[in-house]
Order: sequence, then structure tokens, then C-alpha cells
Amino acid sequence: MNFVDHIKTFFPLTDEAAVELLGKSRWHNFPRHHLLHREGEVCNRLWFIETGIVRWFYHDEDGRDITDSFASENSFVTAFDSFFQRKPSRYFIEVLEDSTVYSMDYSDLDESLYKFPEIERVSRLILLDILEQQLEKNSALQFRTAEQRYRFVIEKHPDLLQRVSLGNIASYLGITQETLSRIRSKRPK
Amino acid sequence: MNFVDHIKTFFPLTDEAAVELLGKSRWHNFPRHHLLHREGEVCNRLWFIETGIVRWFYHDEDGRDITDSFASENSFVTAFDSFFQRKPSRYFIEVLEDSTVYSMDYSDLDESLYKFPEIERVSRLILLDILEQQLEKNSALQFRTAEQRYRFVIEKHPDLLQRVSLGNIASYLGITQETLSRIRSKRPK
DNA sequence: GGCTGAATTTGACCAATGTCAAAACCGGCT
DNA sequence: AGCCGGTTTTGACATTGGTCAAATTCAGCC
Repeated sequence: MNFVDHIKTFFPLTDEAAVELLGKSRWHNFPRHHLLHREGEVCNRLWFIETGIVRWFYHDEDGRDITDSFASENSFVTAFDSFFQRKPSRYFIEVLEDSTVYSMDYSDLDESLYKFPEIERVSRLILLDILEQQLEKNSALQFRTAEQRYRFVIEKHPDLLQRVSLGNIASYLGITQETLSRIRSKRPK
Repeated sequence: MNFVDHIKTFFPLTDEAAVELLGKSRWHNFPRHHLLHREGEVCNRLWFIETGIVRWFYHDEDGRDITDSFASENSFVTAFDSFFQRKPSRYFIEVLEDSTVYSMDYSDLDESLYKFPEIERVSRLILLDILEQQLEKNSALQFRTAEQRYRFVIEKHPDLLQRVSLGNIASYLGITQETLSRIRSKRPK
């Protein structure tokens, strides 16, 4: 599904706006391990994942690679700490499977936001959705044991277990790979 | 400072939009401990804190009171999991000091969003700001020791230490009050 | 200026989880 | 089939931070 069709599933986009957006976007095919974005750079692209999965990660003070979150089919992806505010990002964005994505440049999107108030509105809705996921993740980690965190993944993001390495999932949950492994061996499956 | 003046510090609001927003807002004075919003209800108000400080909290499965975050002067406050999506919230919002706030009803804001694209744009900017705070908090907690978490507060939100009980801060950081107390006694101040 | 309840600190103990190192497993490639 | 690198598991051990209970401090109030 392309991103305009996806938007239409939750917002009645006019044809003019749809044409505007499609005209300014491009389609890409990226291999596993490709980096969509690097730490320290201002992110100039907004992506939409048609097929595949990506992760945001950053390097903490001790140089550890820490996964912040994942996104897959029908998600908008960018460095949210960078793209809109035009400042360097702390995040990397990595493609974890061979993926097909649409992209749009910041300047093109910015233009469209001015031309079409409805696009502004769609952006707000998308941001809200992302904010809510962050809130949910926050409460899944805060004050939770390793096992409770793991159950969060099983319940809310079971597909991750099939598609992403356990090392990445452990880091996403803020626990070590070893701890995750031990939890999994206790309650099989 | 009222919220229109605050918006003008980062966005050139037209006079028409300013009049629209002010006309639809009300001013309140709330005492310490007052609840702006309760879990389970659909949140119908957006607030703006002129003076004072509030906290979001929720009850987890074990009934513990867990602080998600704080907001003080010049912040927009609402149940972000509820207000825009019109569904019941998991959060309470509590006033922690006698506070003065502006409020606006959902239906009024919604109307204004349709009438003034620039208000839509301002909303997006505000949401971005909130999203970024959440991202920052996430990485301050994920994989961090209790002491590193405490330093996050000292560095990024030092005013909290003066204004909020240590119990609330500990819960915000995902550690127990006892642990926080021990950390503070080690490195005095 | 002591009384009361809330907030904070302290102590003893212990369970959960991290660390480091070594093994086992797995998938792709030759 | 056998090898290689990367991933996952397992083991032994150290440490952090949680729990529960009691002591202390503090603030507001009569």
C-alpha cells in the first residue's frame, strides 16, 4: 500500500492533496542493514514503510547500542528529534529487512504543509499516534520487571519476535540479552 | 503570561487567530491536590499552565501510583491519550501547587482548528515538543542506573527538586523512594 | 511550643538482574 | 558435509536496587 492510500484509511484526503503528496515522493528499495539516517545529521527525509521493518537506535555515553523503537509496514518514519526542528539527531535509523519505502524531502513536505491545511492536520494525527506509542512504551518499562517487559512485547508487538534479533528486542526493553534469554527459556514459546 | 502570548514566542499568530483562541478560553485558579482529570474519563479540556505545576500519573496493575511526567509554567497540558482521540484515558492529572491555568474545551478547539490552519500548525509544533520530551525521558530511563536517572533530573529538570515531593520524583524515575533517598545521601545536595 | 500525620531516611535482608566467559546453535557459503 | 560469523544460551558470580519495618525529620496547626 502506498502512503496516500494509507492516509485515506483514517483521513478523507482530497484528490488535490493526494496528487501533491504523490508527486513529491519517491519509491526506494533498501537492503537489510542499510542506514536511513545517521546520528549527528539533520534528517531531511520522511519515510513511509511499504514493506519491511526498521529500528531507531542511539549510542549512549558508554557507547552501547540502544534500540529506542521499531516500525514496520504502514508507518511513517523519520528522526523525530531532527526532521521538523532542523537540528542534528541523536538517532540512527536502520533497515532490518530488505524493505520498500516511500520518501519525501523536508522542503517538499514543508511546502505542502503550507499549501494544504489538511496535510497539516494529517501530520498532527500521525504525530499523535507516535506520541501515544511512546507513552505506552514508557509505562511498559517504568517500574516493570524484565518478565513484565517481555510480556509487553508478546502482547503488543508479537511480530517483532519473528522479525527482529533478540539482542535488539532486549535492548529495546532495557534489559540484557542474557536476561531475556533466561526469561524465554523459563516460560517456553 | 497567557497562552496566546506564549504561542507568539515561537509562532507568529495572526490577530484573528489570537482573538479566536482567547475568546474560547477561560481562566481558573486551582488549589494543590486538585485533579484536572481522572482515569477512565474522556478528557474534554486542554489546559495551559500560567503558574504552578502538575503531574500525570496512573495506577498500574498492582495499584501503585506511578508518575509519568510533570509540567509547569507555559506548558500545555491534557490527557494526550484521550483528548484528541476522544477515548477514555489511563491517566490522572493532579495539580501539585496552587495554580492558575487557562482552559479550552475540545469542541471549541476543534472548531478553531478547522477555521484556522495556523492553529493546526501550532498544535503540531506543540505536539512535537511533547513528543521530544517523551523521547528524552525514555532514553534517560532505558538501561540507566538509579543514579544516572537522578542525574537526569538534576541536569534537565532541577526545579522539580524544589517543587515536587521526592516520592513523586522517584516514581517518575522508575525507582523506589528509598533508593532515591540513599543516592541523595551519598552525593550530598 | 508541643502534637500529629506526612515525608524522608536508615537498616537488614534478599531477589532480580547485570557482567564476564564459555558453550551451543544456526544459516549461509564453498 | 564442513566451516565461519553471528546469534543465542548457559553458568558462576557480583551488584543493584527492591521490600519491609522502624526511626527520624518536617510542616502545619492548635
